[in-house]
Amino acid sequence: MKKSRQETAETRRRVLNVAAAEFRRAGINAAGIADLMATAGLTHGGFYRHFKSKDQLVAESCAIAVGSLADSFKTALSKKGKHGGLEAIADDYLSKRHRDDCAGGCPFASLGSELVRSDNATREVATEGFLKLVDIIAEQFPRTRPEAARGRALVALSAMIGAVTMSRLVTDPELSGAILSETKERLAKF
Amino acid sequence: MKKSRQETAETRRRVLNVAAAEFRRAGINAAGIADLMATAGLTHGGFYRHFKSKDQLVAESCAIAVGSLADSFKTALSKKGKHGGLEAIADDYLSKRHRDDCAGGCPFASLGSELVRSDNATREVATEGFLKLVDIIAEQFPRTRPEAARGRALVALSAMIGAVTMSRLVTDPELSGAILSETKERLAKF
DNA sequence: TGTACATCAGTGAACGCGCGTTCACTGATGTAC
DNA sequence: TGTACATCAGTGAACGCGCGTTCACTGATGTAC
Repeated sequence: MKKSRQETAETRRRVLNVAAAEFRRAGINAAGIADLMATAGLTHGGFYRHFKSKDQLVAESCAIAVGSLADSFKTALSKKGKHGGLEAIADDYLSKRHRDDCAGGCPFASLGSELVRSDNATREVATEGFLKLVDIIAEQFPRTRPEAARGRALVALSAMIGAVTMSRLVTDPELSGAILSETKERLAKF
Repeated sequence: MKKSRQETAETRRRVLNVAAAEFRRAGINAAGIADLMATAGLTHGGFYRHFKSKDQLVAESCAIAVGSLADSFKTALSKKGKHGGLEAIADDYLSKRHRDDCAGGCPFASLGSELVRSDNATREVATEGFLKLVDIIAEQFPRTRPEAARGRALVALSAMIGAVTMSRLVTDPELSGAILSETKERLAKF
């Protein structure tokens, strides 16, 4: 049952996208290879034709997830009206829609403490992705010296990550919303 | 080999403290019952004399961890010189010592994304703990209306949690330090 | 262009392993008289 | 205070289960002539 090169590439892409979503939804540990492959419409045995280990899949799907987050930052920026750029990004990132959509959202918010314990390759991919996002945010402070803008971007991004994580953790919906809205308000004064 | 009530209570406390540290160090999933019990000087079978499940242990040890974090906030406040209260707390929380001490530090920073997926009892314990910390921070804004102070405290705490998480995740030591120091600096302007 | 053969994507059974949990048992502790 | 008995903290083997990974196999695809 060998597949054509094109089909093979499509399969790999499909597995990666499933993994990127399932890891963020259920957590890295809880998302098993067999489950992921089944969701992708395959049996588990074929997994190792595409990836040499689960760790490699984690690293690559982390890159995918950060990439689509960077895209959503850019989309938010393209739609911004009179707001500053950071406000446009924060409106999106700190929304209830993002809070309620682990699978499609920021991997740092949904997997932060699991990524800390991942292998070096994954953490390096994550670091690169984090810096890419920091750069996008830093560009939104055009009247600030570059180093200072980067510093502010570091703070803004990690604050947003912490806010979404905590808004998902707390059981009180009102508190959850307040964490998001207060952070949004504070970032507007940045 | 029944033990006296006092010994029993001490055993329970010992297991709880081991768990509170090991969960934060290795992650909830990776810290197994048998390992925890061995570290506490016992075999795994006796675990269920003290706790009805691993989930219950997670919830109780989360309370322990948050409690000791609240204590460290108070200790920092008692030592503050001319700084504001938030600065004293942030100096401690955003230190490299805290970053490098998962096992003895903030459970939200070390377990955030795992706690999001924990059972309701654990998330409720975590929520209560979060609010306790928020209250301590809110008291450091005496010239601010109570609701506004609470809002600022929500933002400050979740920003610190995000900062420590990200400072542990990134592979570049310089970047890691910058996340901590920039967040500290920004909170000083709160 | 047609044929023979090597390649390899995907299948599904099997592997070893560690997990949370259960259980029969032991023997010191606590209790009832 | 002393004795007989119930309790139960802790032991260690065993349970079922799901995990990541391996492997022999299948058969369509890609390649060499």
